[in-house]
Amino acid sequence: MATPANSADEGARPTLAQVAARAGVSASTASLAFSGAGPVAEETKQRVLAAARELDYGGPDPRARSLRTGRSGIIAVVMEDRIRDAFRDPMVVTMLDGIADEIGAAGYSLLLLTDSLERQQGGLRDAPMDAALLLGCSTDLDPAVAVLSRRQVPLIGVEAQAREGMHLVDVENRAGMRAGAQHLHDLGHRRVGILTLPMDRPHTRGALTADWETSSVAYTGRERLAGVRDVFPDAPAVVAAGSLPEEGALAARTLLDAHPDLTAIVGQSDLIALGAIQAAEERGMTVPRDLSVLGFDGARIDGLTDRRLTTIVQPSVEKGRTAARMALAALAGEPVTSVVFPVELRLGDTTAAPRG
Amino acid sequence: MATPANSADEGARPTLAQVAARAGVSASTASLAFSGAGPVAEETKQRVLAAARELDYGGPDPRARSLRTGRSGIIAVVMEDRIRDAFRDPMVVTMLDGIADEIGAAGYSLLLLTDSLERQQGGLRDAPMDAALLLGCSTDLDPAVAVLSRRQVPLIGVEAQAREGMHLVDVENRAGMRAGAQHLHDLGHRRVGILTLPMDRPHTRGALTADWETSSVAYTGRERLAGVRDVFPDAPAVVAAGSLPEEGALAARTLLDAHPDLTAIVGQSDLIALGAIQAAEERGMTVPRDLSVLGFDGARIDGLTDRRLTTIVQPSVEKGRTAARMALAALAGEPVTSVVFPVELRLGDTTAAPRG
DNA sequence: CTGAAAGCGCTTACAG
DNA sequence: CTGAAAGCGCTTACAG
Repeated sequence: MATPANSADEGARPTLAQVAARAGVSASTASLAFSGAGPVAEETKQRVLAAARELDYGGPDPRARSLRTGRSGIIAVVMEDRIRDAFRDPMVVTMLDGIADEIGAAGYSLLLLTDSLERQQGGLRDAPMDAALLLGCSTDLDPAVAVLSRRQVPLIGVEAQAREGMHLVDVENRAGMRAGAQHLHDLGHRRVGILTLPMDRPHTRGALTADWETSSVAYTGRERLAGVRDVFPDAPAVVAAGSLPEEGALAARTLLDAHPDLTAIVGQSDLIALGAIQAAEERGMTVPRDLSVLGFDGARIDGLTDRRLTTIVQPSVEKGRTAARMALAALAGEPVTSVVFPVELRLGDTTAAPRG
Repeated sequence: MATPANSADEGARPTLAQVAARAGVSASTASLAFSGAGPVAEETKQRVLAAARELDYGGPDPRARSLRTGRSGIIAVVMEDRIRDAFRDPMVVTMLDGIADEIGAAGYSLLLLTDSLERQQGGLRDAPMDAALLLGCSTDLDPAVAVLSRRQVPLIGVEAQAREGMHLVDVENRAGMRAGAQHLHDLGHRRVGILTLPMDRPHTRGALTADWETSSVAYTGRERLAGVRDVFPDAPAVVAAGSLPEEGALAARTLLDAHPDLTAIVGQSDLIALGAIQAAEERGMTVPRDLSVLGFDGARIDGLTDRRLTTIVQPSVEKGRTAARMALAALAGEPVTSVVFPVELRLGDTTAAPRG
């Protein structure tokens, strides 16, 4: 006993037991004083808190608590992409904001994960979590879903293929795109091209072939594609490598090179559509006079452009909030119902009747 | 025993002990088979893995492991702002990307936290974490630092006031801004205004008074301010409510209304500077002919503008990587040294000699 | 209102 | 190479 009896060893975190001992109460009582989960005399409670202060005790260790209670207080958000790419998508960011809001209010914290399983340790396989939200547009969630279901983590998929045991938050991707395409058709367009979201995991760029289309497991991209195809069955499509303006521009160049006679382009996201506008203007076309451009998302893209994009508006914050609430409900043992959010065509200044 | 002996109870996660029993080995051996932390005969290992598959065992429970090992595998990133606002800042996003890369490679996951301590439970106080990175520009980290030090979590501050027990990653905010201001001075500017980052927690907008300046604890903003003041001691400043173009524009309007004779504006971030350009153009000024504008960050702001902003470039990804590596080093018990990154003036097309 | 006891599911010395 | 034992730091019935 070289150290004074009334001070914790240097560097060693004090424990609840030490606090209890110092306060002259049992561990159970000390625990109750912190959690408030049971009746403790106010005076006793103050004694415990004082002892904690004296020992510089930072509160019950979350690791021990979580083993005991079976809860970690963590909800994971699983994304496909590199964080950097994901965060450049306003839809992801607003959704995340809705999620953080909702789970934060419930006392949970947000763990950011990618669905990569390459590494042996860490990530999906090992991170503590009480529930997981699998986020949008992922091209192949199956391995991640397998790992997490085995861990018995409640799963909420946002815009994901339906899967056994996974609750879903979806938006009317197909119907929304159909409405947008119909709007173009009503304006008189007949030669319409499509710029799609990534269709495979490596995010390959290029013209979408029939084979590629059939083999793709990219949920959102396929749904939105189907919506356009409901109106323009043979519309040519080029795949963008991401929901980014520069990718949209790249894909639009490919599309316009191959199909210079297009009078309208449908982008599967607003950022992609924005890139298409850039590409069109580069080659001297005026939007919407020479080319109509339609987006999807209704993103708030301040500073990006002064155009009002004609687009399909989806409630991204609400999507995030709902996904989070579904996770919380699942954790509370309440029944969880999958949800499909409606979308809405919003007319801007980027679509018009074709020339001539 | 109503359930078959060879199946786990419905809904109950199997444990390592059950797997071990089924494989006919001890729990210790089964643990080793999963962790690889000790020698296990290949055949034994396969038997354990087979048993795990049969019981649909998802691997050792992270909660128990983390109590036992004292590690949670989680590194927290603490931000001041709402997630939504933080993510709109390219500096935050790129830094986060560097952080995620580095800690992911080391098998750690990233927990996103705000430094709010309003709620009684959850967040900083209760979330499991092995280390925490406190992220930039925060106006008042003290309460968060207090809570986390008591928990004995190793702390890395990025652009934060030096504090007992916290390692620091900083950039040459003051020297960088001084160089930028000197550049303006060399061009002949004498009437220069400043648009600052938030100076208090509520993110109050408005002209920066001497009192306000003195009482502010916003580290980054104060440093950058000092840099400009080194060259232009009396430059008037207006505080923006965030590092966003619209906030920059708002602040610039206030600044230009009060000081219509300014020939140059220094924004404390690129996004703020961008807003200043917008505001200037709104009132018919041409940049840089009628007004020079200088930024800070060297952010990649694709799509936002086709201007090449004159700015102070800082290595944001590297900042994130370094902060992450420092956390990992601290966890490994290695010595940690604080770092200050140099910055560099990059000339663009938004600064020029004043007219006349 | 308080305390004694059990146990959450692992991993890690240690002995063999 | 394998097993028996201890214990990480809590919380929660339960008894008083």
